[in-house]
Amino acid sequence: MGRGKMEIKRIENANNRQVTYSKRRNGLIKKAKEISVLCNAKVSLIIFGGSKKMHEYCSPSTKLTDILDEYHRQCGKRLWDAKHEDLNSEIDRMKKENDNLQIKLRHLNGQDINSLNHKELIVLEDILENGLAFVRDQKMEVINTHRRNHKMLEEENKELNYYAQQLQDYKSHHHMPFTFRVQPLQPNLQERI
Amino acid sequence: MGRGKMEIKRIENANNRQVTYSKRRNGLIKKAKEISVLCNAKVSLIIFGGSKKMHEYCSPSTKLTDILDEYHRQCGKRLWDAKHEDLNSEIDRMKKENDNLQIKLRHLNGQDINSLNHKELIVLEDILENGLAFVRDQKMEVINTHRRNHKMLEEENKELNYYAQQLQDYKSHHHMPFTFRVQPLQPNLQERI
DNA sequence: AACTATTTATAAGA
DNA sequence: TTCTTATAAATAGTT
Repeated sequence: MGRGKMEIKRIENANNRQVTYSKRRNGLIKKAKEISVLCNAKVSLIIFGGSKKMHEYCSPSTKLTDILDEYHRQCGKRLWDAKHEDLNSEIDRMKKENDNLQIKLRHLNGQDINSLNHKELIVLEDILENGLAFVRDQKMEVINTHRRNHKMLEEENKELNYYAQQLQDYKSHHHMPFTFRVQPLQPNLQERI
Repeated sequence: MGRGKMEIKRIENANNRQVTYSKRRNGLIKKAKEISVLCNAKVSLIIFGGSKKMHEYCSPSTKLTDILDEYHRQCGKRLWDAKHEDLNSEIDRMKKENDNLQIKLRHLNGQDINSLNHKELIVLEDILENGLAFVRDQKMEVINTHRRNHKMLEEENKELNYYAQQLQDYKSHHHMPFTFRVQPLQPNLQERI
């Protein structure tokens, strides 16, 4: 396009080549912009000329990484390093494990158990009964511990009351240069359960 | 270019857009080829249109990875770091979720419940009782279904035996040109639970 | 998918 | 580089 037909082959004159490169690069980027606007296309264009300086175009509101992700998905060609792959497979692995746990959890909650057979239901029942036994034991444990604490506090309280009484008695027979109060211990036990 | 000046803005008519996309995509790829040949340039061009099908051009004897490596070197934009960052945070998120599920699961199994308080134990107990009720219901359901099947098979069996007997009777009074056996149905019901 | 009137891109020259 | 311009190429609308 221009003055005379051009053959598409390497331009040997370095100067001409550079000029043509510069012009055509601009043209290419312009066209890339146009198609992305006109047709709502996602375009990534990266160009290196002889000067090694890079030029780039990427359609607006698109990230090169997104385009490369999509590229990866469609071609399956390996573009990124092993680390990236590892992270992806790690995520897949965890997702699977997560799903598994979710299913187990739902089963233990009695959900989605229609498809289970008799044997599986018995296993599930055993687990639940076993868990329930442990939980009830622990509940008793907590209650007993609490009872013990309560008892200890009561005894402590009794003792303190005794000292308080003694002090009172002492005060009623002697002159005291100052006064102080003994506050018997009375925590709200209910809160501590 | 064509019949009338075009404004560079999104083509609203989906059909026209697709046609224009197709034409311009070819044009763009052709120009990319030309610049890479004429000017000895390295070009990577990736295009996605509305159909999500990808088209690509990469200058000959060049690999996309090489171009991206060079891109990396020149822009300094850490193309993958952001991606890695995302993947890592995704992994962290899943790990947390996973741990949570594991803990819940262990609690439902009656493990690691020493640190739970009375209220939490009651909630846990409720869940277990509820789950157990569902599982037991389902177990009964399975057993009942099985009983029904069993009964049906028994009746079928009775019927078949009746026919077999009739056949026997018939055979004892008439000449039969050939013999055949009637095998009464007797499945192993235990297996079907 | 082919045609064609126009617009656009650009090679060469200044 | 940039501008100019003759010409090749691309392509929008049509068939």
